Amino acid sequence: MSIRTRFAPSPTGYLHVGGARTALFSWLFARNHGGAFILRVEDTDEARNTEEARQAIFDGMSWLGLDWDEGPDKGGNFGPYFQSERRDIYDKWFEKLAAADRVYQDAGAWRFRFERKPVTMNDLVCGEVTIDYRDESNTPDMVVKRSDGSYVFHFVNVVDDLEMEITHVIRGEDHLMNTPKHLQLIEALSGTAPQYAHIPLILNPDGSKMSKRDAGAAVGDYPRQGFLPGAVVNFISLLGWNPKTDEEIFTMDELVGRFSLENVNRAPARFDFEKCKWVNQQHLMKLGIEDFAVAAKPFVQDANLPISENYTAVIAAVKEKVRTLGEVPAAVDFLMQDEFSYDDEAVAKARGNAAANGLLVELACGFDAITDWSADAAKAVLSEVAKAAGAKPGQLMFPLRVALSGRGHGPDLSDILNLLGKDRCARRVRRFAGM
RNA sequence: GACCCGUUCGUCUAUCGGUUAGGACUCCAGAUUUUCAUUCUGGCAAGAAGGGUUCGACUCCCUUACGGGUCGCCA
Repeated sequence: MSIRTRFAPSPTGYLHVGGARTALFSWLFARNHGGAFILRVEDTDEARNTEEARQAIFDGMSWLGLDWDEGPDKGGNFGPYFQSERRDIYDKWFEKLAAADRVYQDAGAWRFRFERKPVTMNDLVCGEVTIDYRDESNTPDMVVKRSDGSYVFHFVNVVDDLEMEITHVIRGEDHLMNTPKHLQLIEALSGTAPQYAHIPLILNPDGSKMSKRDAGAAVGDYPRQGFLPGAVVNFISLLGWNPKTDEEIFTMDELVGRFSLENVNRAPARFDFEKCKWVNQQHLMKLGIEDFAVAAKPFVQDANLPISENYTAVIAAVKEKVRTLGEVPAAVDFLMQDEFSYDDEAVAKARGNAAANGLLVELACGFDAITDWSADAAKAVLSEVAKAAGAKPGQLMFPLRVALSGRGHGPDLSDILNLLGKDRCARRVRRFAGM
């Protein structure tokens, strides 16, 4: 029997990291076992569903690389994959419940009559959990069909998992208490229950529940900030799951090969955006220069920086120095245009060396005299100027860096000298000396 | 409130009765780079508390505390 998992979002909001990770674990589990991953849209709440949300969820999954084998835009033998189009199927299954005398009307709605007994589930992550349904106050009969004739989540969710022959339901821990309800429903429907795996929730850094507006919550924000999908997948996979190795950086294929539900934790994890950026940096560093340049281009263009013919060389100078592609424009602006700001702290530090500052004009003149410009030639001049004044070349390095870039951090000084060229270097040193 | 699940460095985690409790992010220091960063090396930092069980407990059991989840004609 081949494995079938599903992700069943309801289109009432954007895709957040918690949902994305649930989808990821389901996807990884299916891929790891050579099974099928199904996408089913649970749009039974007409009042709250929106097309924007549906699109955002699909876009988010596509961006993350979580492709589905069956579902909207894809088809499959168990469609339709929108619950709003499965009305007839639900009516049919509801009849089974009614025929078995397991439902009764209450204020116009239909309630499912629970069997009053202890119900035990064997969760793949949480282990054996028993809920005592003899305690009616804690487990009142639930509504399965509303007074307006529509069906509620519990019913359609169970029916569809049965209909679509889902073998493993991987979902958030917030559904743990729903599982015995679903098990009762499945039993009443004479169905075969899938295996359940409830994964712990993702919390904010302060331990509160992660929700909208929290940093890193919306998957849709990641592409805009310059994260690589593989990096985001890598990072969230490590929240609540561990690969049993000290390695932390993995490609999608490596994650697929290593994933297993046994290694999923039971405790909720907090979201550390700093580490997420670090993981992204690691993935960025694995990119080739060309790929990195292509990936960074939209960000450079959005910042209205001019793309010159030495674009790739400029970008290469900051590769491995940025954590996200979104940081690229601010890192290369001074290499692409003459307008850039000076960092007060860096300037103050550069000015702190009075001797070196006095040599700046001399250095600019030395640059002028170079006929065949190169970083080495420029450094040779810098060395001469410094030595002539009885100073160490190293003392001039930092002021020169600040004069050329306006900041204390940046690419290797040689890269800066090469990329800017003679005229710009001389001009900027003079400008800085006169400031 | 009731019912569930959980609790190892600040954070993500390893350990599945015997370890100097390991790794990573962050932070700090040193080395290297004639410059900042990178890189490298080193360092700071943890078993919620109290009882058991055991020759021996972070690992097993109980209690308490704390955190999270669920108690809808939302999903």
